[in-house]
This record gives sequence, structure tokens and C-alpha cells, in this order.
Amino acid sequence: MPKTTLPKTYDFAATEQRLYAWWEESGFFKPTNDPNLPGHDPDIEPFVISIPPANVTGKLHLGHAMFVSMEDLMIRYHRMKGEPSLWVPGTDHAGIATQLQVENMLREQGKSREEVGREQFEALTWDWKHEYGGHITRQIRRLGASCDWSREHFTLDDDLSAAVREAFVQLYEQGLIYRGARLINWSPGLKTAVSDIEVEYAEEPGFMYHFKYRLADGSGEYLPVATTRPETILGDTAVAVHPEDPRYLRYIGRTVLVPMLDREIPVIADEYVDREFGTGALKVTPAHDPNDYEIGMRHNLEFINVMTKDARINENGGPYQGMDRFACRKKIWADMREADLVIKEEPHTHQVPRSQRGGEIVEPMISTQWFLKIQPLAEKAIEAVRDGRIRIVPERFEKVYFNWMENIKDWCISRQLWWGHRIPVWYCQACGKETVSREDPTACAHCGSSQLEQDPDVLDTWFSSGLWPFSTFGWPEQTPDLDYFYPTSVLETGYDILFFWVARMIMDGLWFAGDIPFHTVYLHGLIRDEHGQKMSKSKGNVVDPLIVMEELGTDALRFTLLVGSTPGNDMNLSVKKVEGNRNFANKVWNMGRFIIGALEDAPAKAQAAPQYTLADSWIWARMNELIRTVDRLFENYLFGEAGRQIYDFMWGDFADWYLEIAKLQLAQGGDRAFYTAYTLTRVLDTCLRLLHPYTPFITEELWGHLKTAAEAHSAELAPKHGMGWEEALIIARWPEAQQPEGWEESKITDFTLIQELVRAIRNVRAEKKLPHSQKLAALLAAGDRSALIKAQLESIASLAGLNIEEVQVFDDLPEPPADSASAVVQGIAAYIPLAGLIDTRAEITRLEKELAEAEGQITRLENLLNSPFAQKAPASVVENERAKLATFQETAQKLRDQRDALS
RNA sequence: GGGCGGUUAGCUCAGUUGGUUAGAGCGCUUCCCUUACAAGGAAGAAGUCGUAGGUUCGAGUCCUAUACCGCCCA
Repeated sequence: MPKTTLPKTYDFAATEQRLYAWWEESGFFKPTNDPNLPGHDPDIEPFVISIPPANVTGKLHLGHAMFVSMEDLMIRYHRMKGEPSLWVPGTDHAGIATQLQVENMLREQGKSREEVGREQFEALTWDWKHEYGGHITRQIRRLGASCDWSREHFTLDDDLSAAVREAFVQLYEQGLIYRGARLINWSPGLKTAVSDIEVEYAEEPGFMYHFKYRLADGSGEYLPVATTRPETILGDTAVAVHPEDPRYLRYIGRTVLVPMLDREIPVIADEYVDREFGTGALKVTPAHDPNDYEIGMRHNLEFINVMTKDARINENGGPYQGMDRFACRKKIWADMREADLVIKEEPHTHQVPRSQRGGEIVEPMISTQWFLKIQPLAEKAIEAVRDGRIRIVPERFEKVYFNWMENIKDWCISRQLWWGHRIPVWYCQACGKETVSREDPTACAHCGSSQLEQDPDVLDTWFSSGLWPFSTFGWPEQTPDLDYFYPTSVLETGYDILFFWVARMIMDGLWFAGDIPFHTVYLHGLIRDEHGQKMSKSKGNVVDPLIVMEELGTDALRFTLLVGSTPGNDMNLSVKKVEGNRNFANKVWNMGRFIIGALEDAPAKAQAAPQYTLADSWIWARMNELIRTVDRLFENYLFGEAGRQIYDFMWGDFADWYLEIAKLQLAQGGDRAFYTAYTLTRVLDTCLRLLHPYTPFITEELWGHLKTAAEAHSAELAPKHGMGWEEALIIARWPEAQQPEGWEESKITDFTLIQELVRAIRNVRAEKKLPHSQKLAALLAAGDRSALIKAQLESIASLAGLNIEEVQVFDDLPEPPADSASAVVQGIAAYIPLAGLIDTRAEITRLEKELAEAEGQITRLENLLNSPFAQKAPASVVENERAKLATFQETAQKLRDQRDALS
């Protein structure tokens, strides 16, 4: 055959970049029905996804690979459905991360950011962004992401910055943004505040320090108190006990002396105190602990901050001033031991708050920051999910969402960084009042003075990310994009940023854009290594997606991520799995090679109306089943299962069975060959369309070859039912399942019987260790199915390795032939004469084993049918079981005959 | 302390509304370079579906309890 020039192995390296460039140049990534172009129809509903903006500093990791694969799958599916599909790409400025990068660069040059100054530092950061910011988007392209790059955005772009200003000013004017001194999480290394959700608590070994709080009256009495952080003693402003704790009742209202400082503080009663924990008496440091802060507020205690911004002890710490917090912990404890104030210390595991970035221990501190009263926004956001306007997949995350939203606290939005959206508040040096403005003001709004100074802080990066689904469309401008594409359709991301990002987008979307930002939230899981361990550099188990793509192809990686995961659940990834899917890609490639080669040899036209074979009908029926299944699964966001179905059909049905039979049919020539070529083409075409959202490159490449070959060969091979040989697979129409016409079930039943028979004969061959090259003779006793078997004899013989000249089909064989190996399938007996090769005793043993199996089933089914099952189960289910019983009885009888013939 | 998820073959995991012989990939055993594919083909071994109850004619699937592992929140 083949004049075909396709290489034997799919060469993804030569394909991927070329196809991506072609897609992009051809404008396939842009939505149809663009609202900025003439002829736009606003009534057609678009499908829209906002990409989770990647950090500009980022390097591609599997998390990116996951969301890109998942979102690209959805976008490609909807695009093929013919919907105007838009995927908006972009990056965020990642305040802390980016600033750290540039600071590191400066450090290597022996400089600090303070030395270069703010303006220069910002300029350097922009330079850095221009140089390295494109890395991540180039890497996202490598994954095949079909996003509309002409709509790419960056959170610090002018238009997005304008959106941030607008949002800030609106909230300020609505009285929801305020500035004040509150307890916040302070990152001493970064010297900035961080929000509550940027702090992670880890159980770590430490000590519980027990010591004496002496009464101020000089009586020598003391309260035993325990703490894990002795350095905070310096900031204690009360000792609290439970109001009903008999041990301490008599101390309530009296005063005690702070160790080493001898400051006099009250003993108070508060129900927060856990009598079982520690000594039952709690030192209260309102300026350095969230719970103590609450107590301090309730009891009007003094708030004494004892630390500086780099976590050293400040002037309130008396002799300890200037010491690092951990050095102070040691020193004060030593001093207290000296002063006989120590009772004991014991090992203790406690919760240590660490910064999500950098990992240093965060210090709770009182600091003046900007806060957002988020509760009014949260209420709307809760409602939107509660009433179903927004659906979260998988549903269980709705509970997590509600729980967080209902307990939401004011959000600290200011950061002491230089890289980000600067807070649009100016302080007047003349009158001291604030001016808050969308445009940089030149004069104080209150006194007109021009002596203004802008707040030095910037906003939390997530403040801008929350606006992403509409700021990228031009909000607050009422642009055609905003009008048409907002609300977007699906928000897809990892469940780990449900609070950081998803929740804020919902709140902001409802608050600012007046509508939900998307109707569905799809959450994927985290990717772990092959044994479920978190990937980390220190463990050395990190899988680099770039290397995997390099070695095994993008399609293999994508398919692995998509098919190996279920919504909301973590997945374990191993290179072995990717390898398996590389093999699948190669298998698909070779199916294509075969089919394209086969076309060239088949007639270009049919002479008569089609007379489809059993195999043709079977594969056609199975294919339609597949399309229906895939559609159903897609509607339920079960992309992994859908992918597995496609894989199983292509490999297990189409390649393993139909292709093998097709070889025989093609060899017959004439109409048989034509209709076989037609079926091969149609099924492959359909499969490639279904598979395209998973593995876009190989399917596009192969489909192009198929299209070229088919068009060159015959117009009659073209797709029908609204499909055609479109310009490219990426914009080709999604297959529509043909409604069942009634004949399908029996064809599938018949073909399944043929498969089982073939397998049974192959099994005999394998057990007798006969090479495939040795064609066998066979006698088949097929009862009422002998017509079917006769009709399919050529296929059976070929697939099972029989010599068709030596195969005989009977309704019944009164006498099982001697010197034969035998097998029984659904009551059909197959005898393979093997003179000299039969070990009678072994054969009897084998038959009896099978007979025992069949008899076991008969007993089971008889019992079942004699139970209430027969009355209570639906008739069709009962009928099924009866039919099975009959088949087993038939099979058992045949097996007995065979055994008896040997004995 | 509250909530969620997981527990199915040696390993990694599917199993969609309960339907009666539980599937895949990898690994393992045996055979085969059969002109689409050795990154392949054929055959095979392998699971009391964490445990204990319950609902039901029927439970991997629903309910209750429980153990272990993991995650989130406080």
C-alpha cells in the first residue's frame, strides 16, 4: 500500500509549535461574533473564561499546566460547539514575589531598595517585568492554550489600575474602607502587613513556660501563668482567669506585677479562659495576640506594643530594648529564673503562624493599616451561591465557601511595599485631612492646599485580582466587551484559592459590576507526586512540566492531567502515566496512518446503496453511544471520565477490533471496500473531534492529513450532519450523536458474541502455546446462532487465526470430535482438532474447572430467581437473569458433553 | 474542637441516576518483530471494594457508627 508519507512515530516536537503559530495567526483564538465588529449579534450567548492570572515572576509548574489544560478543554469544546468562545489571558503583578525578585537582584549588586529609592526601584521593577514577564505566557502557550492574546492584560496596566482606583474610591465613599490601628499579621522580614489568609498555622515543637505573676501587694503570693512566648510578657496588660474558677476567684480585681518590669496590671475575669489549659490563668497581651486583642477590647485594657517593625523589642521593653524577639525570649527567661520567677518549662507542641511567602514566623502586631469592611459585600456573595445563580463544582465546596463567607472579617488591604497599586489617598500637610481621588489630585479637597503627600502603601495584589473578570473588559468603562462578555461563564481554578480569589471575585463582581462574575465555579485538585506526597524542592520530587512536554509531548501531559483527575480531588502524577498517554498518542497516530493509507486503495465511489457489515453497524452504534456519553459527561463537568471513554473506544473498540476486520473488508474491494473506507474515515474523524480538546496538537495534525487524503480521494468521504472539512480541527464542528434507530442493540449483542468466541479460541491457542502463524481448524456447534456465525466466519477465522477452509459450522454436533481442545461461549461450542497435542487428562481437568464455574453460576441464578427478587425486581432485570441462566445451562451441558467425550 | 475528602488488584486510580460475574493503566507470567503501531499485538494471574451494623428483591454505590490517612477552618 502506502504511498502515505506519515512517519511511523508521531513527532510532537516538529508539530506543536508550528500548529500553535498557525492557529494564532489564523485568528482561531479570537471569539466569533466579536462585539467590536459590525454584524455583531448580542443575542448569541458567548462562552467566556477569565484565566487565573499567573504571577509575572512565575515559572511554569504543574498547577499552571492543570488549569490551562482544563480551561483549554472547555474553551475548545465550546468553540467547536459553535459558540463565540473567549478565553482572556493575563498576569498579575504579584506584589511581594516580584518585589523580592528585584530586591534580590539589587542585593547581588550590593544595593538595597532604600538606597536606590522608590522611584528608581519602581522603574527597575518595570524593566524586570518587561524582560522576564513574558516567560510565563510563553510557557502557557506551549501548553496549547487557545486564549485570545489580543485581549491579554496585566494588573498594573493603566486600564486595570484605573479599575482599582475606581473600586477603592467607591468603597471609600461608601464608608467601607477605613484606616486605623488594629491587630494585624506583620511579616518582619518583608516589613509589611499580610492578610489573615496569607498566614498558615503549623504545629511545631516548642515549650510551655510556667512562671509566677506576683501580687502587687507584696504578700509574696503569686498566680502561676503559662505561655509559649515569654518575650510577650513585656506587653502584658492583664492576667485573666475564668470567673468561676475557685482557684483564682479571690484574685479577681487585684493587681499583679509584670516580671522584670514591675508594671502593675489587673487580674480580670473572662469566660474565654480555658480552665484546663496551662495553669488556668492567662497572661493577656492585647497588642500581640488575636485572642488577647479581643479580651483587651472587652475589658478596655491598655495595648502596649513591644516590638519594632523588624521584630526587635522596642522602648516599651525596658532593659530588653533592641533585642531580637527570639533572643529576648531566652534572655528574659534566664533573667526570670535568676529572679526566682520561673516555675518550670516543658516541651509543648503549639501552632506557629508562618507567612505563606517566605515561611518566617508572623508577628501579630498593632499597626495602622487600611481595612475593607467586607461583610456587606459578602452578604450578596453568599446569596448568589445560596440561590443557585452561582454553582460550585464539586458541590461540597459550597459549604466551605459559606463557612468562610459567614465568618468573614475585615480585610487588611494595605501593604508596605513599593510594587503595586498605590493607595489613592493623599494627606494634606496643611489641614491634615485625607483626599481620596480617582485622578491624582493637585490640591487638598478640604483646604485647597497643594501640599499633598500620597499614602506610601500599596494595595494587596488580590484587591486587583478580585476585579479581574470585569476589569479586563474595560470596567468602569461600559465597553462592548464588558457588555457582551460579562458575566463570564465558568471560573476554573484550584480549590486552594477559593478564598483568595474566587470569593473576592464574586463579592466584587456583584458589588461593582452589578452581576455575578460567572455562573459556575469549577475547582480542580492539587497535583502531588506518584505516592501522594506534596511536591517540593527539598523532597526532590518536583515534576517540571516543561521537561515532561519536551520528552513526551504536550498532548501526553494534558491528557494525563485531564483524565487522571476528578473534580475537586487531588491527583497523583507520575511520569509513567504520561508515558502511557504518549503511547496512546502514538497509537492514535498509527490508526491514522493506517486509515489514510487504506483510503488511497479503496474505490472513490460506491456502485450501489450501502450494505453494511455487522462490524460496520457495531462500530457505528458504539460511536454514537460514545458521543452521547461524552456529551452527558461534559455537561456534568466529568471531563476525566469522558476522556477515558474516548480512549477506551479508540483503542479497545476501534483499533483492536474494527480496524482488524476492516482490513478484510478492504481486501474485498468494490463497494465493500468503499463503505469500509467511508466508515473508517467517519469514525476517525469523529474521534479526532471528540479528542481534540484533550490533545489538540496530534488531533489537529492528523485530522489535517485525514482531510487532505479524503478530499483528494473522494467527495463522498466528507463529514455530514452540519459538519464538513472545516479549515482546521480547532474550529471544526463538534459531533452530534445520531439518535438510536432501533437496530443498534442487536448488532452490539451479535458482535459481542463474535468477540467472545474469538477470545475463547485465542485462549485455547495461548494455552496450547501455538504460534499465531499456525492456522487452526475448527468445528463450531452454534445452535440457533449458526447463521450469525456462518455469516461472520471470515472475521472470526481471521481474528482467531483459523484456516477458514478447515472451519465447519454446525447447528449441533451429536458427537464431540476426538483429539480436540474445546471451549464454550454462550452455549456455542468450539472444537479445535489438535491431533497429538491433547493431553486428555489435562483437558478434562480444564473442562471440569470451567464446568464448576458454570454450575456455580447456575446455582446462584437459580437461588436468585427463586427469591423475592423474581417478584419484586423490574421485569426486564429479571428477564435478563433468566436469559443468563439459560445460557449457563446450555454452556454447562456442552462442557459436560465435551468432558464425557474425552473420558 | 468543627467541617470535608480518601480508604476498590502489588502500585496509581476509575466506577455518572443502587441492577446482581467490580474496570483501566503500570507492574507481573506466557507467547508473538502477523506489511498501522514493539511507544505494538494475543492470552493470563491478581480484589471478602477499611471495619461493623442498617435500608432494599438487590449496596463498591444509600443511611448510621467506627478506625486509619490527608486537607480546610477555629
